Amino acid sequence: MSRPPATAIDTPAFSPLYLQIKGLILQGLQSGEWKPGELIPSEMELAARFRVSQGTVRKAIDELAGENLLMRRQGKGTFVSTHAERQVQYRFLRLRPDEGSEQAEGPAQRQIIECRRLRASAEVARALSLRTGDAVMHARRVLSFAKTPAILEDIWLPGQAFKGLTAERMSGYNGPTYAMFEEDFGVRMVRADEKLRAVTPNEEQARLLGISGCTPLLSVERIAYTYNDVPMELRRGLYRTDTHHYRNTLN
Amino acid sequence: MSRPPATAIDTPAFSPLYLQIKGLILQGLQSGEWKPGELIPSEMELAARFRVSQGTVRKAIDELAGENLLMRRQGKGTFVSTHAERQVQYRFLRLRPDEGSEQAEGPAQRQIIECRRLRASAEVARALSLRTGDAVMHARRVLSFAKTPAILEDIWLPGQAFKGLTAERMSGYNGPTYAMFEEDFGVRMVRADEKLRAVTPNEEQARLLGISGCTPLLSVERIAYTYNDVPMELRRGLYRTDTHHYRNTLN
DNA sequence: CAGTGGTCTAGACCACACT
DNA sequence: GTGTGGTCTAGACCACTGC
Repeated sequence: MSRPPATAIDTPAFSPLYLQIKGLILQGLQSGEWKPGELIPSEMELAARFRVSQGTVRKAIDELAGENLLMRRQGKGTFVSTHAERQVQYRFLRLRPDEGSEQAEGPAQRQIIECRRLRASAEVARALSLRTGDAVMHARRVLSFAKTPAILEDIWLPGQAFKGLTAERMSGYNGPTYAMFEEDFGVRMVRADEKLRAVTPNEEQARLLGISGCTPLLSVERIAYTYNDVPMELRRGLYRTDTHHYRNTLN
Repeated sequence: MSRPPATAIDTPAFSPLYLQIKGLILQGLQSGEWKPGELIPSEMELAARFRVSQGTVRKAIDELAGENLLMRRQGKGTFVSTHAERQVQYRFLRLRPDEGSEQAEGPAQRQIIECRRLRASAEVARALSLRTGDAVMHARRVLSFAKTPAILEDIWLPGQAFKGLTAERMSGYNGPTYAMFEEDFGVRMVRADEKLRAVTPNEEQARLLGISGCTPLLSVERIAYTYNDVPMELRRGLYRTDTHHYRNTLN
């Protein structure tokens, strides 16, 4: 493992060894060499493969674990993270029932309103780094907590990667939708950006959520990314916040 | 630095050396031995003081830096974090102007509506771990971006720690309010939890923000904590989200 | 130049899981 | 017991800052 040559002009471009190793491990994750839930080689093995010390591999894995791409388990090994794990299920869902109300974790019910292939609008195309008119999958659904509708969601996905997505699969899969994306399409969502706004629902939206039109809703626009900051999902959610709230922690 | 004795019953209670060191450094921060913005001793010095290797101190500092309690600067040293730093100013403010509109960072204007000492309601007391009726400071203010009112905020602070807070100081201080809290009261906010909801403003709220009563607003209830998870501020904000949005990143 | 944090190594030992 | 990740050490050298 050699350092990159220092260029004469300007660029510092100094990349420590452990970051190069981190990149190599990332490649293995992107390429599918190690799939979500699988065990990756031990630190010693990776150190031997890359011809560096265990400590250097360790630092690379530390960073990847910090970004939730890998999961370390003492005595067992290091695993590729997955949305299917019990412990981190619904990691991206910040809506929580208000205190006092006893409610189960995670959406108890998913009702798929529609799921079809269509052409990307300019807006959707921009969010997904596609061109206007490219094929995209679109789904609309209602998520309920304890039988009460709480979220109305529109989801857009790149048509190429998500060819074959059906309403049946979306409603039938038992577990987080992002876990289904891993299983069926080999797409792992790694990070997401959200923009929140308070909005007034239109008639159709109010009807689907079973509320009056004057209840304000929390609009959550999310772009989810796979490895390498490639956007793979646009999601527009309307959250009921009269019985629930959106929880956030600032560090 | 000795490990805690293993108790016969149950408790694993194994605490690695670097966590003990981290606790000792934290004590120095809480006690005010090193104040916000100041330089703490070098890794080698701390290693000598605590009779451990540099690597152990390094790991302790790594964690504290990861929690934004310390800031490392290569070649210079390790500093106690502060809300006064240019780079991390308004770290807890997630409201951003929508794209397209050119607006400056941070509130351009602060208008203090009121600032007085009063007795804690049951609700406020619970949030701040006080007893109902204890003295608290309360302030109400409007924050404007580019001369447009965007945030109406109510702030409650423990009366004991914030004795002497005045409207003049709140409006006159040039910089983040949390930086002023550090300077004047020695209270550093380290972490915060927020609960978000979409709400309809009442008449007074709409008037103060200069909007019509049917514009839904984003309600942000924040509890901010100092070292050791001690709650030191309750803040209720109403954010305009027709020209701005609340930005969040999910990992 | 000296002093700081940042990287890298090699080796020892500990805690944990499985067999 | 064996193999995994987790901790701790000691020493070397690199990159950055400021004198």
